[in-house]
Amino acid sequence: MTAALFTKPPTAQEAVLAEMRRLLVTGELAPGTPIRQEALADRLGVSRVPVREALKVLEGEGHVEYSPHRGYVVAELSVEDLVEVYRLRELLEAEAIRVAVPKLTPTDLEAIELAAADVTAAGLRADLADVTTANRAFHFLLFDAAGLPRLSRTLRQLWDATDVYRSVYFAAPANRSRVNDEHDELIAALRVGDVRAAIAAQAAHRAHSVEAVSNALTT
Amino acid sequence: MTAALFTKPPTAQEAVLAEMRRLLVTGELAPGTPIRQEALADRLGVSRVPVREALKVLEGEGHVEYSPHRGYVVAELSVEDLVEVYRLRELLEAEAIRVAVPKLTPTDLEAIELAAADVTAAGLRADLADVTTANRAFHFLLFDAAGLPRLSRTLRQLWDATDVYRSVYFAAPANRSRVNDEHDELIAALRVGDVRAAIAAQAAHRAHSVEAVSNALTT
DNA sequence: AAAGTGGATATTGGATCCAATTTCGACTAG
DNA sequence: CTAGTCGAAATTGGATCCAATATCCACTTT
Repeated sequence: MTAALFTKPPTAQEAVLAEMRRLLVTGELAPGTPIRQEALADRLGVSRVPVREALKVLEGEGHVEYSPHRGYVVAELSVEDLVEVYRLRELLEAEAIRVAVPKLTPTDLEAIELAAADVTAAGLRADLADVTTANRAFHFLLFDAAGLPRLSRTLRQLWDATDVYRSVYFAAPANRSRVNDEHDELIAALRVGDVRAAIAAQAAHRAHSVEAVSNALTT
Repeated sequence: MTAALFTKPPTAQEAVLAEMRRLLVTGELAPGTPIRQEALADRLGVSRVPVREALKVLEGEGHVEYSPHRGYVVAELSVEDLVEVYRLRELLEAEAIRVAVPKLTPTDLEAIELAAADVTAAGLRADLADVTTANRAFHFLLFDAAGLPRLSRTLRQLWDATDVYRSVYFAAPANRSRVNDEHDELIAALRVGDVRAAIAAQAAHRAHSVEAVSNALTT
């Protein structure tokens, strides 16, 4: 029995999926553009088969839209969509926090604080990709602590849907520093087990980002 | 230009998907059983390719679980899962009703009443499949009236997840008649635009079915 | 007998090839 | 000049074939 020493060579449709996600959040695959399967396959050095399977996954997540015999196009995200996603997050994240907070162990809290530090560190390095992944890890440590897999899954879908815009949000240094303060506030509430304060902190956190992003969208 | 006169011959991976959904809700593909792609493909008279694409969709919806190089197995649904699904439905259906009720037009209401009549009719014929589809149509006429596509989509996923058990629920004639009463109560609330009453009716509706189904699961 | 090892078999992953459909442009008719 | 039609090219859908991995079983070793 050998331990997993190196990053396992994944099953390659996963590689395609990961790369396509990157293309989507960086905007290299811009909303509205049709996806040419063969071109994409060539670019990634694989055949069309794994590309098509990855597209089916992305379709399920709402990142691309599909019409039979017409193919896939990158989904557009309107301001209304954005607002809707954030409203659904409001409802579901509140539930996650209600359930999770009473269950939080000191170990959980420690992990969450470490994750917050990661966000800060990535922010100081101005590494946008790292900030977004660290930020996501931070929040989902809390959400997952609720122990409700279906809820976590749904929240992940909602976060995924607006990932494109989170990088935009974190591009502004002011936003990066504000996020740190908001994380600290949330952590303070978690430490004392104050559900209401935690929900409020998370709500304020969301409100700021949805405001910033929808401004960016409308202008 | 010819009008679409007959049910268009769909793109065949859709056919596979539809048939697999049927196999899942009827239990012919029972929870926990591994899915042999080739056997399934032979049975459906197609190659493995469309089967694999359909499986990716079902994986995204949580109906099957996937491990690289190990394949797909039909997902198990525990009582905890069931309770979680219903809790999420509670949160999201309440929101759908809050938004939809003030927007309901007389036309909407008429359609909803017709759908309720369909449920009753199918119930009298004791046609389980028709009852479940009519029941679903009834509820989603209301949910969709909210005009929130992402919410509708998420609710559909949650309903899909427990579709297996809804047929079980409707198998009992007592449940079928109770459902009709509950639908009438909901409609009465919709008619007078009473959001609170509508939410309450929907909640009672859910509570009865989750109770019946979880009893069936534990015994 | 228990545990580990090697290899045959079954199953999934991916590539290539062919069929079906759509798209787009040239051409014709009005 | 516009509308319509036909057909070639592009694109997706599906089938078949080969490769990679996992599973299972006989066999060896202690």
